[in-house]
Amino acid sequence: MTINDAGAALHKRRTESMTTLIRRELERMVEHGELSAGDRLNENALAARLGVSRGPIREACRGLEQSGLVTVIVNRGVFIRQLESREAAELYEIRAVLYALAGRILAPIITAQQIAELQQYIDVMQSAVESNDLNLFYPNNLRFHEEIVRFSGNERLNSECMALHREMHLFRRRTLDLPGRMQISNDEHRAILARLAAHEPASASSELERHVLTSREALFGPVGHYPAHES
Amino acid sequence: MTINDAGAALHKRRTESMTTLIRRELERMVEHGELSAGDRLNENALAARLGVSRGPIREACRGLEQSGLVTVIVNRGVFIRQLESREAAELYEIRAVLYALAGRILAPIITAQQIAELQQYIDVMQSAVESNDLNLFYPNNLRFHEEIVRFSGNERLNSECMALHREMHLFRRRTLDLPGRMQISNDEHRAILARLAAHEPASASSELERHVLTSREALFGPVGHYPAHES
DNA sequence: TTTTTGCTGATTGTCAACAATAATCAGATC
DNA sequence: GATCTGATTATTGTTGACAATCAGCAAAAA
Repeated sequence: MTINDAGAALHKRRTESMTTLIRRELERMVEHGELSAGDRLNENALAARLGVSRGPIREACRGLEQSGLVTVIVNRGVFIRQLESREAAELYEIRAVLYALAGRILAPIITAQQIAELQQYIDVMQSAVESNDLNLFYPNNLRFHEEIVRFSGNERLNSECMALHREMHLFRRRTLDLPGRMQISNDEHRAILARLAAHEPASASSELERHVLTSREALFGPVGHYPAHES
Repeated sequence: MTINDAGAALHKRRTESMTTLIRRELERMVEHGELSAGDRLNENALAARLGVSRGPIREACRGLEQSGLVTVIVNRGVFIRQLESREAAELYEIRAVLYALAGRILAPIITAQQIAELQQYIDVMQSAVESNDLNLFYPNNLRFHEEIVRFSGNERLNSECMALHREMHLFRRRTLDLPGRMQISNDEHRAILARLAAHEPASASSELERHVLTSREALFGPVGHYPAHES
């Protein structure tokens, strides 16, 4: 055993808890559709599957509860949360103003390099539109939005938007599925980028807000209007 | 034992977990200043004090971690989170647009009764200003804002604003402490209510946003400007 | 005196066992 | 067959024990 080997072995301490690793894995599974709204998380089964005890599973689930990804019902179990239409409608409204804020902060300070990067996403999305490839469009759409928020420099806004996005996975209906929706969406991306590149905070802000609200309106109607509670 | 007594005894089942009760108690302690930023939560001491085992304490802390109220450092413990200036500045920006959204939704639909209720808070705050009583001003200030968001009808916006408010307790500096600040704040409350009562969504929205951002600017400067990271 | 090393105790992370609760199943009754 | 009742099983909530890690302190070395 060399000195480097000894160093590696000595450093094999707990740098992340099982709880954290499990929480992240469950988040990933929600994002990737391996867990769907309404699914039940069985502590015993998960513990057996991951080769750990139930304690860290429970701890991870209490974290996910506060993230809004699961619903914990006492004595009955943990369920992947089902986002009702009303909740989704409310979330869209919040997302709209948060993205608008990102645009408002970014527009005065956006760099030529950032503009070029965002343009690349738009170009990829355009080819996805032309080949009708939602699997190509979707990740680039997401990255386009994420980059705008990241460029704004408000880190909390970034994490908030990502959490809201993760939560939107719990809602069943999607607007990009609608016919022609990808093209409309990408046209809107172009308008957003044009306003950002022109360093116009107010119009960049309102283009971004409108972009999100267009989706909301397609599903639920105008701001302030909430679908009835589902049974 | 009468039939009512038997019913009560039979219903003495677990309707809320210790985990939930503990989490709420810790949240209350943060809100009431009984726990301050940087304080360490000792699992054993808390468990002894509350007469429970460490398991539910740990679970509660994992929830609070995701709420942003505590920082969990592996193998070292749980600390009430310290909100740095930069983080607070970012939070103010987000709060501003969320309150603005509430105003925009509420202005077209606000009722005379709601207006009267909000006016009552303003009146109480005015007497608090005149007797220089921050302890009277502060809760009414909070309720004024909470009511606006609640009246908007967007429940998620309501819970989001409350969570952000709770998180602001982790930041040490306050603007209402500044001389003359209460009077300025209440003047702004009046302007907000006037715009809401006039059913003007755009100006109600911008009065609310400005109200929050005035505090931010007093502490950190204009939107998009972030204080340097503290050591 | 200052710095380094080693030990001890405190605390955290995980595990397995027990108690409580809800869901499911089987049998009885209508 | 449909409904009700009681028993059983599965699962969740909590507890206490053990292992791992870190912080603090005392002693040794420079």
